[in-house]
Formats: sequence, C-alpha cells, structure tokens
Amino acid sequence: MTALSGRRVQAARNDGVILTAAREVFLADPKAPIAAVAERAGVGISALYRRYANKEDLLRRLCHDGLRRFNEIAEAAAAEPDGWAAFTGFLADVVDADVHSLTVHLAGTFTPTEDMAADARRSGVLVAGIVERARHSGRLRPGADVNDIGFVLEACAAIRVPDADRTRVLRRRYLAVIVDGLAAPAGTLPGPPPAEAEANWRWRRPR
Amino acid sequence: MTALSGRRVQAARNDGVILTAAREVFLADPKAPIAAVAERAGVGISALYRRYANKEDLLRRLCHDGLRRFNEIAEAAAAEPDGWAAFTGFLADVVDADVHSLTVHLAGTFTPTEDMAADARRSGVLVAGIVERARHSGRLRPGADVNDIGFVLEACAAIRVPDADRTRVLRRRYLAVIVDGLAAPAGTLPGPPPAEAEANWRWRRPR
DNA sequence: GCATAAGCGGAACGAATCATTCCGGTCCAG
DNA sequence: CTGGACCGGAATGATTCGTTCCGCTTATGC
Repeated sequence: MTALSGRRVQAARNDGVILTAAREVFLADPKAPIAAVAERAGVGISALYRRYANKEDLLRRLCHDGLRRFNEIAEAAAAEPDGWAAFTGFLADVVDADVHSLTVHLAGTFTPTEDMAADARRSGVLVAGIVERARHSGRLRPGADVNDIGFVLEACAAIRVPDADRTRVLRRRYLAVIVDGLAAPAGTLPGPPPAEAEANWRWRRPR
Repeated sequence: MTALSGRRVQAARNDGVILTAAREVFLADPKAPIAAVAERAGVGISALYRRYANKEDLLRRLCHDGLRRFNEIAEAAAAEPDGWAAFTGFLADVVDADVHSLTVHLAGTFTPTEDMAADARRSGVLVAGIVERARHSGRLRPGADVNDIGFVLEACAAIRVPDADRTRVLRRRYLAVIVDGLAAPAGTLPGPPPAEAEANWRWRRPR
C-alpha cells in the first residue's frame, strides 16, 4: 500500500488546505501576515515555509493560479455557440470566481515570472476573441473595446460587503447593470478606451 | 496691519497645503505614513502634529471633509430642475470629486464622530431625494434602489490608472456605461438591492 | 529694541509588526 | 530500529511608524 493514511497523505492534504486558506486570507487583506494564513489553515508556520521559499513565492503562486483559472473560464466561453451568451457568461463566471480581487490587490507585491507574463498575454488573446464574437453578434455597443473588460471586472471586484455570499449576489447585480449598459444601442462612450498598456501594466515585468 | 506676510499667514497657508497633500497621499496609499504627508506638503512633521493630535484625527478630518463635499454636491443636484439630469449630473460630479476613494479605503482606520454619523444620515436623505426624482422622471430602471448608489460609486472609484487625469476620464467612461445600464428599460435586476445596513456600515459607530 | 513664544524642521525613541530561522518533537518507510 | 520527512511554534532580527523632543528662527507685543 503506497498511499492512504500516512504522513504523505496528510502532507498532500495540507497542500490544498494551505492554498485555499491563503486565498481567503489575502482576499480579505492583501497585506495580511503569513502567520495569519498558517492560523487560518490550522497548521504551523513551518508547513508554509516547507512549501514556499518565502511570502513572495506564495503570492506569486496564488496569482498565477488565478490567472490560469481566468484563462480556463475564457476558454470555456469559446465553447458557447452564441457570441453574446459567451460574452455575458464569461463575465459572470469570472466575477463569481472572484479572480480579480486577488490579482488586483496583490499587484506590485511581487515580480511576475516569465510564465505569468505569457499567461497574461494569452488571456489578452482569449478575451479579444470573446469580445470580437460579441461584437459580431450585433448586441455589443459600438465603441466598447477589448481593453474595457479588465476595468469592468475591476469595478465589479470593488463591490464588497462583509458576507461572502451576499457579495457574490451584489456583484452579479451590478454586473447585470453594466452588461445592459454595454448592450445599449445608446450613444458613444466618452473618452478613448484604455490603451493596452493601461490595461496590462500589472503583469509587465520590470526591466 | 494685522495680516499680510507674517508668521500667522504662513501658518494659515500651511493649513491648506497640508490638507491637500494629505488628500493626495492617502488617496494613493491609504496606509501611507504620516511622514509621507509631511514630505509631500514640503513641511516638517511638527507642522502636522501642531494641527492634529494624531494620525487618526487627520484621517477623520479628511473623511469628514469628503463627506461634506458629497453633501454639497447632492444639494447642488437639487437645483437642477430635470430629475434625470440631476441624477446623472450628481453621479458625474461625485465621481469627478473623487470623494469615494478616500472614504472607502480609510474606513475602519478611525472611529467616526457623532457629527460624521449625522452627516452620513443626511447624505442618505439627500440621495434618496435624488433617486426619487430620477424615478419620477420615468427614465430610471425599475428595481434600481437608493442603496445601489453607494455601490455604483464604489465601483467607479475602483477604476484607476497611474495618471490622475486619465483616471478621471476612464471613470467617466464606465459611469456612462453604468448610467445607461440604469436607464435601460431592460428586465429586472438579479438579487435584492443592498439593505441600508449594507450600504452604511462604514459610518456606523462602534457601540 | 528686546523678551517671549508661536511655529517649525527633523533627529531620536520606543512600540509594533513581520518575515524568516531554528529547535525540538512525531511518526512513517525501509 | 532508525533516518529523515514533516511539522508546531518560539526566538530572532530587521524594519516600519507614530509620536515626542530639542533647538532654531522670527513675528509680535510691550
């Protein structure tokens, strides 16, 4: 018997426990101390340092996971045949996954790896495709731009109340408002859309 | 001659300089040290401590000023005869004044005074009036609620790029989207609107 | 003129706060 | 039986900040 109730299994379980604990803690307070994560996970500090060389490593991992999750969702949206449904479904899923709160608040606390930069480039491509299909469906307001998406998600991530479930519901509420605003056959939007540089600066690596 | 170039005048000028410096610094980083404010203002730390007993006092003052500014804008909106224009103009002005970024991020770092709580109550009343008039104009989407306003403003305040002017333009852009979404004759909004308690918890005083 | 003190710059101090290391322990694999 | 993987948590050392303090400058009141 290789697995079952051994020290190894316990350790493997801790891997997950620590990661979700870290997610929860840093979601609530991006500047939280490492000790808070350990406490939340119900493990000692050593269990953390055995897995990650330092805090920055953990943060990087957390963000990279979020980025990958984002890309998964974006890829899933490609499967939806209706371009507009793909677009709105994509936004809703990303908001639900709460991927943005983390990446947004943790930005600048670590230097992105080349891998992350690559994944970030990939999300750009994926989102561009989703927006293009939405535009092609004829329901997307003219003037809406690929680079608007990140900011829209950021706006939703800003919605917050102490209760997590309620937060999700409220975010959906305002996302609905925004989506309707993006679908409106209304006039032109004020100001130029964000440049790519304005949308992606978080993932840019220091030279 | 009582005023002109005396020590008194210089001091009075510092009052303003310090306040705007503090606003700028804490807007950029809510956890900024007091020394950063002094540096930005081009004065010594003593100049700060001569005016405010401690950091919390300064933060309170800053927030209270913001709250008062908010109420001024709300009162000004009452002068606009068209209910819908009053509503949209009010939102635009508040977003431009950038009143929310401060109050939102600084919440919890100090305990509100009774005066602030009173002003907060007053803004509730003012906003309720504005929303009521918007509803009466027939252009406000059914289901939109008074307590939605704070969250909408919070969402806009989350929009941020390094350049301040560009930030203002982008915020206006997404506010336009949201306003169109709030005007849409579209279907009902998902989930119940925020309860008053969810909208006002920042200004509640600890018992 | 001159003593007084308001107003101020900035160094010094002391309390926290953290990331990280280290020192035993525990308990499976071989 | 035993070496080592795994872990809890105290100890450490650096850093960050709020606040205080000291000495200087210069209006101002007499």
